[in-house]
Amino acid sequence: MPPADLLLVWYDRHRRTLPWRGEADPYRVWLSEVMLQQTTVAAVTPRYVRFLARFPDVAALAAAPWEALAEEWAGLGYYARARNLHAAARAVVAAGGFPCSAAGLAELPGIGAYTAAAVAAIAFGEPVVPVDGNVERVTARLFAEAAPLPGAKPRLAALAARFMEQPAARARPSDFAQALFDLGATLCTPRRPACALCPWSGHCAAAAQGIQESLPAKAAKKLRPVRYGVHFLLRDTAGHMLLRRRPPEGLLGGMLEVPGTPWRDAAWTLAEAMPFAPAALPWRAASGEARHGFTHFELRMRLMLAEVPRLSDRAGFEVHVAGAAVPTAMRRLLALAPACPAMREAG
DNA sequence: TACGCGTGGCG
DNA sequence: TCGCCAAGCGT
Repeated sequence: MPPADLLLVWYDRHRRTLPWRGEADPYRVWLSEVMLQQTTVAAVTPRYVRFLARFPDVAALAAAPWEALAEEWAGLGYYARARNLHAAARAVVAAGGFPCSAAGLAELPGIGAYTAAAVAAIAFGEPVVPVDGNVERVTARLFAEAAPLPGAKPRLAALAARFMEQPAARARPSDFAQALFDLGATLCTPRRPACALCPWSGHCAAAAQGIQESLPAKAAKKLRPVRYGVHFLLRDTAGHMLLRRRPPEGLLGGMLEVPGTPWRDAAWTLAEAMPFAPAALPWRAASGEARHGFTHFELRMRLMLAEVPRLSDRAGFEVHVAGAAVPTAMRRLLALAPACPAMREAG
């Protein structure tokens, strides 16, 4: 078992400065952990700061309408996180505060085993080891665990949990967790790990065998199918556009989109797509195609354009200004449109 | 267990 | 250009 104190000494010298680092407020720790789920530090940092300025505490978040949260989360991806964040904030306010144990935290929506352990360790000092991708990689290498992910997850979690058997780790659960994150992020990286700088290199079975770059092993991935859609952008001379809100669950759930066809495996002919237009108008095709890669398929969208003098509200649609907060897939689609009519006249 | 669920950066 | 990857969760 690698000594916890070696890692903590390294951490005390090399810890990164991050907006949420050193924070023990459970709201802020929770928010940072949710934002960081499958999302890079670089992407999260500005969004975390902006989010806190808008929703400074759990009461503010709980009181906010969904539309405000959707706007704030637009572009960050995995929108179920935002929906669960909202529901959890309301549960926390109703309960009078955050649960202060990993077990209690794990009952909140959007908080799984990892996030529960991370918040419990960082905000409440509970002696638990949060096991994320970093910790899995570090652990797989330390013990030269050859079994591929995701099957090896339980085994790696059990190995990682044993770090907490050491008094040095139990004395500083928050720092120990974040030290593991930093080790995985800066030295024990997926490619070309910097073993020469690693405080645990002398205790690493993979380094001893020279197999660190091939661990952790991963199961083969499936290929991503292509899907197609045609969308209809209706604008007015004031620069407004007609959007609609997607159903509350599923892909891009609760987020704004440009109206259009469903996304299917075969490309659409214009005649097939036209019944999905929000109005009978002289639609013209924008040039080009927007591509966007989702986790499990690649989307190729074409854009049709039409203008009316003035957009008004109607059932099932919403009028928004140009520049409205939309998911990235929609932002790329909208980029196919030339400048709005009013801008054209002005320019 | 395996899949659905976003996005941006990097080699 | 493209596959891989990032502080996962819910079903």
